[in-house]
Amino acid sequence: MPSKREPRRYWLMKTEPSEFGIDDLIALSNKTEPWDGVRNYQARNMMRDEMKKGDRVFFYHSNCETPGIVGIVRVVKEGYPDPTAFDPKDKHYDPKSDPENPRWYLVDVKYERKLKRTITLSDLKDKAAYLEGLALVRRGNRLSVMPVDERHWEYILSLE
DNA sequence: GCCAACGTTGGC
DNA sequence: GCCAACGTTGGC
Repeated sequence: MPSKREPRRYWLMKTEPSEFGIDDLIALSNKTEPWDGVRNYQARNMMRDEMKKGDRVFFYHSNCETPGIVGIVRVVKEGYPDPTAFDPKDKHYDPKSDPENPRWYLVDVKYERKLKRTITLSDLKDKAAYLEGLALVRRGNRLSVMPVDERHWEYILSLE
């Protein structure tokens, strides 16, 4: 009987290195971080419903000197309610998120590796012809969590 | 620091 | 349900 091949899923997540960059992730003893604080419904839906354990994620540095993909992380815990939404002292507190009916969800990601070099946003824009449909290079895109097609994933890694 | 693009809010 | 006002994102 042919074995059923698990669909491999790929994503990209943005973070500001001045807040939490890849070196901050590496410095953690378990190299694992709950991706809390996301307050966007599209991103929420992906973390809550679609991201699966083992999925791989491009780790993207935004709002910095050289925006780009700096590494790869892996989903190690699937969607669960974002506890920071319930904490009045937290920067991302949302009084409308009820623990009985949570509004915000997150996943945990674990460090896998750094890229040999940063694949910059500028690199990706130069290769736009090969990356048609990639949300990151669509005009005005502001999503902080987005899917990446397998063909785009492979192509981007070939630029490393 | 600027500002375009976008999501959310709230008055009506 | 419309849409103007507002706040945020994020490249430059």
